[in-house]
This record gives sequence, structure tokens and C-alpha cells, in this order.
Amino acid sequence: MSEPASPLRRDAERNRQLLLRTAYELMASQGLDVPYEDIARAAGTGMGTMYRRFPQRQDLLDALFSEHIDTVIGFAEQASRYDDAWAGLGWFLERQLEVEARSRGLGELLRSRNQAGALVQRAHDRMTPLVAGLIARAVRAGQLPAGATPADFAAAHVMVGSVLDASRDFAPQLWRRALAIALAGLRNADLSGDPPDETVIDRLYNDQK
Amino acid sequence: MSEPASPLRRDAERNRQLLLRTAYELMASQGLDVPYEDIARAAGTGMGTMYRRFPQRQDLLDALFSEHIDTVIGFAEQASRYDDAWAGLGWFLERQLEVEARSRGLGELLRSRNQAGALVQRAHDRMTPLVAGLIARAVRAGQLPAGATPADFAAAHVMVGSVLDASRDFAPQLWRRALAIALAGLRNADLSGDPPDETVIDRLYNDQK
DNA sequence: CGGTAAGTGGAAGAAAACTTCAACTTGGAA
DNA sequence: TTCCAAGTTGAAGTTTTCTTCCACTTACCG
Repeated sequence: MSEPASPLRRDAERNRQLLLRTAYELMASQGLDVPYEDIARAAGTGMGTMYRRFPQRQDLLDALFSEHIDTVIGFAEQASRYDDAWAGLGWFLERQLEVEARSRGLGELLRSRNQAGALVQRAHDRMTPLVAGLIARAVRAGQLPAGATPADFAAAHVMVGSVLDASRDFAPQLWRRALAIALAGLRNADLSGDPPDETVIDRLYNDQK
Repeated sequence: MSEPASPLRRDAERNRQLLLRTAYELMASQGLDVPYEDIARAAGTGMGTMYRRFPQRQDLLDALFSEHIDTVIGFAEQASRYDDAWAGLGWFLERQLEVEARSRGLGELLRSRNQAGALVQRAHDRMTPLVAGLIARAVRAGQLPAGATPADFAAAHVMVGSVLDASRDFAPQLWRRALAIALAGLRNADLSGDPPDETVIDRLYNDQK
């Protein structure tokens, strides 16, 4: 697609890698909003270098997380091939949250699309139909109640993620309990009320502001 | 407890009320972090007046929300008197979230204690034993699985609240679906694993940062 | 009414983060 | 070895919000 217009000078490439590694570490523990200055200082470079290499935070996020996002897309694809649709859904949600548990930044990315723009947008566009297919199959198989929608699955994701966010620093496994609650809830709730609007699923992953 | 040391001058009292009303409105729609300047401007006063009346944001929050908090405590008390413990829990959680649905600020308050300090701390201290009692009763009655703890109820609260936060602007009723999922989840999940630490429930309501 | 303590307004200083830029350094081609 | 395009640095300007402060206004007591 986009070849390296001209390869970076060796020292520049070294700095770039150093900044990426450092940024990844900091964002894993502190989230996506780490100040550029903190990253630069931790990497031992000046801020100018940050800005030259990653003029928009977007550029940094893309470089940092695109492979991780691809991994998650891979999980969705694997899940969609499960014979047991419900098992596939549970497996996928658990994989996704394990990834988010390892990196706070990645969690913010996967659950609030606006921060990542195109990258995550595309991932969701890719995964949503797969999830929708699994849900339809699970409903048909009687594994999920009639009326269950992809938005409910997204809601479950957001729900467990919120517990993860709130507890990661003092109870790093608590989210698994929340996951058990969310999954048992999906299976057993009465979801026959009017289904959420189609567009809800998209907007649910966008933090507005 | 604390009588008005000396009553405010009439114009000052009028301004105070005006600021409170304005702050309540703004915080209901935008959350607790509305800049003081925005409140002052919307109320038509200067910032100096804000700071004279409410030197700490804490003071403003206390004045704004203490009666609402008392209402929620009242809900907990009412719920604890239900014969049907599970019905009491569901009723309480729904009341609490209805309150949060009406005011974004109140939701932030009820689900991240650190912003409100003593006020919310006391409310939680008061409500937690009531909820714990209900849960114990519900477990005994076979309405909740063995191993269910107050922390699980708190988690359910956080979970539904996160959906409320994410969707209030475009799907103001979606949280009810999340509530159905959370409640069905509590009843049906396997919660027999090692129970969360006693202190988890407190820290779950504190946003760390 | 007049004096004054109480109250008010908004400019100005401070803190945190973002962003730009001009002077300086360096890798590597010739 | 030389040279210069590429790269780096950190200080300085901006923005946003918080917070203080003092000159000005006003309620109300006597």
C-alpha cells in the first residue's frame, strides 16, 4: 500500500523504535492520553522528535496498535468458525478482554473508537458482521433468547470493560467475574423488548466528547 | 449540626441559589467537571462569586447533591425492607440508575466516590450493609447463586452505569436492557470462584486517578 | 441617609499540556 | 574527508482551566 517513501536514517529509525516501545509501555499502564513529553522524556529524546515522527497522535496509535487490532480481528474470525455459536461468542469476548487487560491503552482503543479513527473503525466494520452472524446462529439454536442483538453483545463488552477499567489496579482478575455475569445475563435476560436501533452498536463504541 | 454562622445578605443568597440551579443544570447534562467559569457565565455572575461561595468544588457538590444522595439512601432502606430480597435488590438498582439517568453528574458521583469525598463515602457506608443483608438473604432463599457478594452487586451497578454513560445521548433507554442483562447475569452466573476481597467493593467505586 | 462590612467582577498569575521552530548535530554519499 | 540533507533539541508561544486578588458596588444597620 504505502511503501516507505524514503527509508529513515539509521539513528532516526533507532529513535523511532525506542519511542514506539516506550509509548507502548506507558500507554499499557496509563492509557492513551500519556503526554507526548512524558514519552519523549522516558525514551530520552526531545519532544521535537516525537512530533517529527508522529505529527498526529493518530499516527502514533496506528503504528503502535495496528498489529494488535489485527490479532483481535483474527479472534473474531476464529470465533465465527465455531460450530457452537454461543461458545464462539464467549470465547471471542474473553479473548478480547484478555487483550484489554494486558494494555489499558488497547482497552481504550477497542472500546472508544473515536480515539483511533480509521484503524479501529475498520476493525469494527470487519468484526460486526461476524458477531452478528454468531448471534443470529445462537438465537436460532436457542442458545440466546429471541431478541438478542449485536448491540447487546457490544453492551456486554462495554459492561465488562468498565469493571476491568475500574479494578485493574487492585483486583486484576475481577473482570472475569463480571464476564461471567455478562455472559449469563445475555443467555438469560428477557431481551424481547423493542430492539435497539441498528446504529446503536456503532455509537456505543464512540465516546462522544 | 452547622447553623448558618451569619445569614447571607439578600443579594448574596439570591446569587447563591442562582449558581446552584445553574450548576445543577450544567452538571446534569455535562457531568461534574463543568468549568467554574461556565457556571458563573451561565448564571450571569463573575467567577469571584463562585469561589467566594464554593471555595472547593467539594463544597459545591455537597450543596448540590446531598439531598439527592439522601434519596438514594432512602431507596436502599426501602429495598432492605422487601420480603423478597431479590426483588428488593432489583428494585434498588433500578431506582439508583433512574436517578443517574436523569443527571450525568449524579451518576459520576454515585459511581466514583473520590469526586464527592465524605458525602458519598458516608452514603456508601450506610448502604453497603443494607445491600449485603439483601444479598445474604437472597442467597439463602436460593434467589442468587452461592458465592454472590456485595462486590458483585457493585460490579453490576458499574456495568449498567457504563452503558448508561456511553449511550445516554443517543439511546436514553438502552441502560434498561443492560440492567436486564446484569440482573439475569447475577442470578445465573457461576460465582463460586474465590470471592473478591472485602475491600474491592469500596475501591470499585473510586476512580483511581 | 450615610458608613461600612459584605459582596462582586474580571483581570492577572499559575499550572499543565500541546505545538512550533530556529539553531545545532550527525549519518552517510561522493 | 567534506558536505548537507536529515534529524534533533528544548525553549517559547498557545490554549484551557484553575485560583487569587483588589478595586469597585451594594445591602442594610443605626
